Amino acid sequence: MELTEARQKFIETWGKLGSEWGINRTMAQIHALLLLSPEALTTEEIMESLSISRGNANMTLRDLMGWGLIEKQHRAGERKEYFLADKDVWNIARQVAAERRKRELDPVIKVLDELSKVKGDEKDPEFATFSKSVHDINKLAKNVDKTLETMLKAEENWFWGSIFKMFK
Amino acid sequence: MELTEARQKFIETWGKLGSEWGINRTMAQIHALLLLSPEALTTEEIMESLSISRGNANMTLRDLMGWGLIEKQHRAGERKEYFLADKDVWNIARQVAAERRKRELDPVIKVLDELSKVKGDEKDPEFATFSKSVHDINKLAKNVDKTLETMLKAEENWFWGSIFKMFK
DNA sequence: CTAAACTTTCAAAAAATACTGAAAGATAAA
DNA sequence: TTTATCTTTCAGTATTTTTTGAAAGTTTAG
Repeated sequence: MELTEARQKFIETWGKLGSEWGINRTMAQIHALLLLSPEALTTEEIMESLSISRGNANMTLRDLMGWGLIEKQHRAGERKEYFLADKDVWNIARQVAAERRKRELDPVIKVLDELSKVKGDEKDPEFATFSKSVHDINKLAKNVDKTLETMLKAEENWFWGSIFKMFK
Repeated sequence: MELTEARQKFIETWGKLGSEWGINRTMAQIHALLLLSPEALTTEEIMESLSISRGNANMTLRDLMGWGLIEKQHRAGERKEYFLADKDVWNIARQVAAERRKRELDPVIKVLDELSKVKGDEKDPEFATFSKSVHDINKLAKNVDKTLETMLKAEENWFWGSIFKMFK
């Protein structure tokens, strides 16, 4: 396979995976493109590369900065902005984990905590089943939360090392 | 909060979380409804509870069976089918992890392996960057894969016990 | 066999989501 | 101040995803 074709395949695959996980395709593709780019790119170059509109490119680049995955660069004597992706895959993983935790997991835990407080008659099967499901899911969510918290602070090698030792 | 209101909130929250993670809202909601139901429910009851059409209910129930999250029950002397959710949250987590691994992670790893084989000039920054990103992501993906594999075989208490010991 | 009870299918409609492009808004150099 | 360059916004459009509902299919009882 040619490098050009391979880069294309990478961008496409990343886009597909993203959309399966609730991340919009363009966002995943711009990120992929920047991951493959040694140099920072301009909005113009990104539009061109992926055949997308200026509006789409602009909004998505903004989003990617919001996820902490890319950064804006300025060059002396130039007005236009350049975008560069963090290439450290462990950083990327942590960044995504941190954001999804904050945006999605934390709110759910908040609701589950509320629902845990609902009182009722343990003899009522409807209540008993509700109670058990909420309680168990809450426990799972909190275990995931604690694990993420620790992962966010960890070094990559130490992290996987410990995991594989644990599961040896 | 009332039990009825709380059940509603649970179903709604589960639906929202699902859709943020690429799982269709109806699917997450039917699953939530069944998680709260002590008894197995008929298609009719599910349609009624969630105000959805027969077609939607039927297809989504089929999907949920495909994910291994619910099962069909038959009752002596009755024609209609009843649906029951597995209430064991650890089983659910493993089931979802197993399916997503099979459906999404495995195919991506296959592509990354292919892309890893692409040869080129290490002096070419385009190639070097491509090569590094593909290599690093592939490594991460394989670590996740191995970890999932082990998780799938593990008992809940042992699993979290080991995790928290490791991170103490 | 026929009818009743139930399930499945799928084309069409609706809803949700993503994208475009042109106009308005900034900023900086002339 | 004016002009040129670049960025942002957002109403309208397009695309994708989900849902509906009616018709066709299946199974069992009589």
